[in-house]
Amino acid sequence: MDSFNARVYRAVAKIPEGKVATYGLIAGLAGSPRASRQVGWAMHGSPRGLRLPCHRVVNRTGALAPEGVFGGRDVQRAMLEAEGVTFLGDGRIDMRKHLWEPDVEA
DNA sequence: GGTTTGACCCGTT
DNA sequence: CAACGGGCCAAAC
Repeated sequence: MDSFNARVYRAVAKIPEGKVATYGLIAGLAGSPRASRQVGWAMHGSPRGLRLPCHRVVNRTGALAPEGVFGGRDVQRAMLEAEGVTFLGDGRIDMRKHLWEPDVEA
């Protein structure tokens, strides 16, 4: 699996609990920081067998994906809160604290 | 092999 | 401060 989306799956799977990564960040780990759109598309077409923490992947503003993807924004928010992620009053993630920083990633 | 799309990002109006 | 458009990249049709 040398496909770009394959690397996206692996990068997303590396996201530790209690943290969140932006599409742009995942795209960067995949090899193309500008292919942020591809990241989201890759997850939508990702194999159901894999349990990718797609709920930990959010856009740059910290806003969650549109409804209908996870079954509702509230669902995704609940999953993140259950992992220890804090949210702002606007319904956005506190990127300041939970933005994943891949420094010495394996 | 060309066209369309897509869970985005950034700048401008 | 909110809305609109253009740009990028990679996969599906």
